[in-house]
Amino acid sequence: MRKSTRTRLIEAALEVFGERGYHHATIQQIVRRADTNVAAINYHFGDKAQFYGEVVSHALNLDRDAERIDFGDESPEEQLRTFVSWFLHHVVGMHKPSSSLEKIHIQEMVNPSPILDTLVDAFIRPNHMKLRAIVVGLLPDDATEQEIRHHCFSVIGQCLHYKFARPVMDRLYADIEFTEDYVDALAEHIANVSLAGIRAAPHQRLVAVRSGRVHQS
Amino acid sequence: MRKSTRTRLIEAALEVFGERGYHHATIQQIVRRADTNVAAINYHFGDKAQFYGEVVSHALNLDRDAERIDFGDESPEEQLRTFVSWFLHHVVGMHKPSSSLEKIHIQEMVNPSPILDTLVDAFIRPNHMKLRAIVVGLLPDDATEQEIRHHCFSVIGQCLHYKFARPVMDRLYADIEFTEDYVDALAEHIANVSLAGIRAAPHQRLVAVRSGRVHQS
DNA sequence: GGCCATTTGAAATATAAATTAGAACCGGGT
DNA sequence: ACCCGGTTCTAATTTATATTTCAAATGGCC
Repeated sequence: MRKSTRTRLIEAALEVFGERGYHHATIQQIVRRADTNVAAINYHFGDKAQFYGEVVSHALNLDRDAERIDFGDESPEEQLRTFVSWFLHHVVGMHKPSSSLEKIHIQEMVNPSPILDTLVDAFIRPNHMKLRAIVVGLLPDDATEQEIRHHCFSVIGQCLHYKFARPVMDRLYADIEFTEDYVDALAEHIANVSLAGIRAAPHQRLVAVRSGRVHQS
Repeated sequence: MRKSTRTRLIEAALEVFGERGYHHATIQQIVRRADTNVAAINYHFGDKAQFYGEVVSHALNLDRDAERIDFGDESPEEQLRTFVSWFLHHVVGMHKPSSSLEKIHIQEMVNPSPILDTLVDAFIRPNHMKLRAIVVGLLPDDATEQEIRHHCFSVIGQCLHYKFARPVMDRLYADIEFTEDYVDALAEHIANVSLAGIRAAPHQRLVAVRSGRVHQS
């Protein structure tokens, strides 16, 4: 049996909002994908803004239920590799049921709507904290708050670049293709760089103080 | 004496297009900032699209004339530090006369317009190649094409993150302030991580082949 | 069959911006 | 002083896109 219109709308909207963001997504696109008509949204949800709210909280629930990323008893290093791979696949993955929340997260970064506050609290911060815990586990105990943050941002920044810079990358290098395997290789690269950076940090601090210049230890 | 309307328009547009991108920038905003009226644009430039073209090529000329980033006889390592600092300041710097091209470059990444091809050829690719040359100088001779690219993207990705993720960062940590000094510190961090990543790469390759796992050398 | 929730298509409304027309302005030249 | 070209201005027009509403139609259920 066919899913209810309401459900189809939410599912379609999840995709469309993820692809185009709140402002650029049009009701037309959503209802076409849900195979119904424009009036349906106003009937079921009032208006576009309320609808978006419902869609996001639906996605948040989905996420709560979904298999949470779980590290078992991996070493911090393995945890970082797992995290990067997970994040990168969600971010650049072209497979449809990739985390809708990741997509919306990215859209909200570029083009924040009032929902961003909710999203940060319910989704982004928890994930950030997960990464942060891993990074803390890898850094020496005397690492500063700033170092911790910056390493987190380095990890995320490297990943997101493959989302944001795609139009430019395609023009710089015509031969890039984001297959599953290639994304795995990317994830490995990013984890390697990040781990090297994290390990190097304290050494550099010591050497820098002595010589005023940074050397590889 | 007051600059010509034409000139004021181009200069105002440089800012506005840099802040909001081609699509979101409105003629209103531009002419208000140039202290003239909407009809001026059509009188001087025909329509918005042609106008944007003129603005971008004006910016490209500006850039050609501007003090090009120059490395003198720095070591590759110093060159990377210089490059990162230069790029990051342009990207997150709030000082007005920061490279308008950087701003437009970023806008075009998020929201490509037909001008992106021109921009890549005349601006982005040259800069990318400059970074690439530095990275090649740092990597061992047998580095693969992919490694080179990925290290470049890691550098740029880390920098751009501080542009794109600002709305989220501000919510995660209320106390971040992008002063000149802080940006310097960020640049140092990014350069450190990148250099560590670049240096670690070949070692990891060797070790990985032997043991199937990556260790710090 | 009649009722209610739902669905529909078409029209109305909003909004927002780009574009244009024509009047006004201004400074230089006669 | 006046005319004239190029320029600037105001106000209207056009274009375009999207959201919202309305009244009619549908279809399952009692």
